[in-house]
Amino acid sequence: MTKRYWLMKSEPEEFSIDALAKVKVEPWSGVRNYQARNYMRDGMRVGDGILFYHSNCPEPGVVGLAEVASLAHPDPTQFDPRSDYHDPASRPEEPRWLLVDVRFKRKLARTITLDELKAQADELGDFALIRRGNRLSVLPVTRAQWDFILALE
DNA sequence: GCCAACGTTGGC
DNA sequence: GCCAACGTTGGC
Repeated sequence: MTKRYWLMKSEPEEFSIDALAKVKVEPWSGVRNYQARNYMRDGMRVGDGILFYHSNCPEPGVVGLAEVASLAHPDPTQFDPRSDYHDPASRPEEPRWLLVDVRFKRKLARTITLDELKAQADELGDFALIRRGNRLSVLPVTRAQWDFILALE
């Protein structure tokens, strides 16, 4: 089966690439967007490549590599009333939100910044990350984009 | 099913 | 902290 590639955003103040390096595997809780959920549920398979992206920070960009470590399964935080991600409308017998486990691979030698990626828009082709107004936190990356971005490292 | 109001994301 | 973009909610 062909390996697929993804980009996943995280705010470094919430959960950084260094935090992932420390714990090794992290359940990617808190995704509350249907399109992002559908990518995890319908698209992701164990072993797929992940570009780890820092958002909402001084230098937004790709900072590391990870891989999909599990198929999608229910996100327990949706049922936890004390969690920021609690969703009272979701029922355990029919969970609305899913997550995958994400395994650390390596940190990049440097940050491939959003600015750089925007500057290379022609070479990257259609890429959800640099589309105007993009807010998706989980998005697909083509093999060509993956190779191109890593060649910038 | 439309759409105004509202909430969130995320770059700057 | 501002605000553009966009998703969701809920009244009608």
